[in-house]
Amino acid sequence: MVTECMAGRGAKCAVCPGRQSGLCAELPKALLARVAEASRIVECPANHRLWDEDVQPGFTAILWRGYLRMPRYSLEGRRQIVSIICPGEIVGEGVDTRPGYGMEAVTAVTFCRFERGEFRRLADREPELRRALLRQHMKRLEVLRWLTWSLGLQTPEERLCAFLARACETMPYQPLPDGSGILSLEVPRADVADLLGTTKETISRLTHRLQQIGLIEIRDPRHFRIFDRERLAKVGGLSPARPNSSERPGIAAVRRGLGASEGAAQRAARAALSGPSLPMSLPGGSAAVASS
Amino acid sequence: MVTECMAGRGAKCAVCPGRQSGLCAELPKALLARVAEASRIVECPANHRLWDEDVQPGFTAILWRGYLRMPRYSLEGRRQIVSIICPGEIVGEGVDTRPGYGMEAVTAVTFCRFERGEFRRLADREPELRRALLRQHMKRLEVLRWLTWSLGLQTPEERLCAFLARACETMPYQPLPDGSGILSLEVPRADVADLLGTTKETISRLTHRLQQIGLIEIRDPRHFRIFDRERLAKVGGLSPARPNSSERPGIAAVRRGLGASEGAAQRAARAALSGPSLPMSLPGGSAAVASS
DNA sequence: CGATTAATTGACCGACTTCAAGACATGTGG
DNA sequence: CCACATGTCTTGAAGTCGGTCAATTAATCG
Repeated sequence: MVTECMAGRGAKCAVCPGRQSGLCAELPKALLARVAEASRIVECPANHRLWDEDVQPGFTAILWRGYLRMPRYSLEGRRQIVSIICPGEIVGEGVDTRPGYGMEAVTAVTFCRFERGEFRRLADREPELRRALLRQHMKRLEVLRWLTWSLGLQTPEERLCAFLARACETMPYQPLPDGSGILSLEVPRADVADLLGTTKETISRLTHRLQQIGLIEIRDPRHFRIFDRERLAKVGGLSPARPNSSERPGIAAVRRGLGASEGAAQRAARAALSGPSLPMSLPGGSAAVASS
Repeated sequence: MVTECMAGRGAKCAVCPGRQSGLCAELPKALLARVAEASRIVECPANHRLWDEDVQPGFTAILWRGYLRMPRYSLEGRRQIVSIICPGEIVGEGVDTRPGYGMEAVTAVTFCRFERGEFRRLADREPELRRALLRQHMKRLEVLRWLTWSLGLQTPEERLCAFLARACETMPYQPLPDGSGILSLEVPRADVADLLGTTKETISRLTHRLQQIGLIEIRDPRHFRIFDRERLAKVGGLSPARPNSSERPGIAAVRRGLGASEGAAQRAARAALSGPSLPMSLPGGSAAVASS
C-alpha cells in the first residue's frame, strides 16, 4: 500500500508542491534542510488509512500533495469529518495524537514522514521550528472553530458556499479571462457532506440550486465553474468586505479574512433591528424572509 | 469593572482553587513560583467582556474561579459559543489571539493575569512550561473536536446529555450517599443553548424530558439532581474518546460496565438492523424506530 | 460491455425552530 | 408591603428545513 520513494535527499524540497505554503514556507532555508534530512518521502493511494481512531500515530508528516480527512464516527455508524488537511499542513505532531479520530487519504497523497519523536526532538532544539509549529496549531484551531460555528448556526446552503469559496484557495482553481474560474473538487460528495454535517442528497440539491441562481455551473460532478467567488464567500459568511485582496491570494489570505468579519458595534446595531433575515438570502428558496 | 486584588505574592497559589487542575497542576513547584511571580490577580463580574472579537487580547490569563465563554456571532446576530473555559485553563496565549471571537465572563471570575508577552517569554525559557502549554492546547483542541462532531451528528438531546455528564466533572457537583448527586449548573440556559447549537426553548423541553424519564430531577433551574451519570454519558456518546488515564475519576469508568440496561454491542446490533433510530431514544417522542 | 459505485431526483414526514404568551423569580422604588 | 419592571425559564401551537427512504440516471472500472 505504502510506497516509499527514495528521492535524493537534497532534491526533496525543490520538487515539493507544498514548499511554498504551510509550515515549510515559514522556515529559513538552513532549517528547512535539516528538517528535510530527518524525513523520508512516502506516498499512498486514495482511501488508505494512515492510522485508526484508537491508535496513536507513530509518526508525523507534512503533506506534499493530496488531501487527508480526519473522521470520527457515531455509534450508529454515521461519520463526521472534523478536518480536511491540505498540502503544506502538518499532521500527527501533538495535535492529532488523541484517540477517537482516524486519518485517511481522500485522494492519493504524498508526504514527508518523520519517525516517532524525530520531529519533536527537532522542535525542541529549534525555536524557529517551534514557532512555526505553534502557528500551524493556531491555524488548525481556527479552521475548527469556524466549522463549529458554522455547524452551530449556518444553514447547509451557507456552509456549502463557504466551503466552495475556500476550496478556490485550497484546491486546483483555474481562473478564466472573464473573471470566473474552474474549480476542481478533489473531494467526493460524501466527504463534503460529512464535513458540513449534512447528507450527499442535500449537497446535490444545493449545488444544483446554486447553479440555478447563477452562482456556479456544474460541468461535471467534480468540476464547477465559479462565477463570483466574493459573493460565494459573502453568502457563506466568510468575510463581508475584503480590504484589498490582490489576485493569486494564497492560503494565508483566506485564513486571515476568515475571522475578520465585522465590528461588534455594527453587529449589535444590526441585531437591534431584529431583522431575522439572512444577509444575502438566495432567491432559490431557502428560508429567507419572503413572507411578511 | 475590573478589580485588582493585591494578595501577597507567595500566598497566591496556596489559595487558588485552580491550583490542582489544569495547567498549574502540571508544573513543578519551583516553576510554579516563577510563574506566579509574573502575574497578578484580577477579578471581574459576570458578563464582563475580557476582549472583543475584533481586538487582540493584550494579556494571557489562567482562570482561578468562574467560567468564561468564547462567542462568535453570525451576521443575523445569532450566537455560537465555541468554548466554555473552566477553572485551571489558560486563555489568550497563542490559542485565542485570533480575531472573530470574543471572551466574556459567564459568572464572576477571578484569574491570574500576565501582561502581553510575559507568558510567552517565560515559556521560551522553560521547557516544562512549554510542554504543559502544549498539553493544554491539545485539550482545547480535543474539546472543540468533540463539539464539532457533536454538532455534526448528534441530536440536541444527546448533546445535552453529554454536556450534563461533563458538567459533573467541571462544575460544582455534590455526591449524595445514594449514588446520585446535585449538580450546580453555573451556566445559564441561553449559554448552554448557544454552546450546543440549539435554543433555550429546546433546552428547557429536553431537561424536562430527561426528568420525565428519571435521568435527572430539576430542583430549580440551576440545580439538577443527577441519578445516573454513566447513563447520561452513554446517551451523550462520550465513550469513544479518552482512554487517557490520570483524568479525574468518573469519566474513564464510562467505557467499562454500562450495567444491564444496554450495551454497546446491543446498540451496534440495532444499528446493523438499519434501524435509523437514536441509540437510546427517549420515550418522550424522539424518532425511535417504531415502524418497520 | 455488464457490474458496481457515485450522483441525482422525488415524496414524505418528523424534530426542531420560531413565534407568542404565560409563570416565576428578583430587584427597585414609592 | 405592594406595584412594577426586568430577566430567566417554561409551555403551547404552527410551520418548515432537511433527513430518510427509494428509485432512477450517470459515471467508473474490471
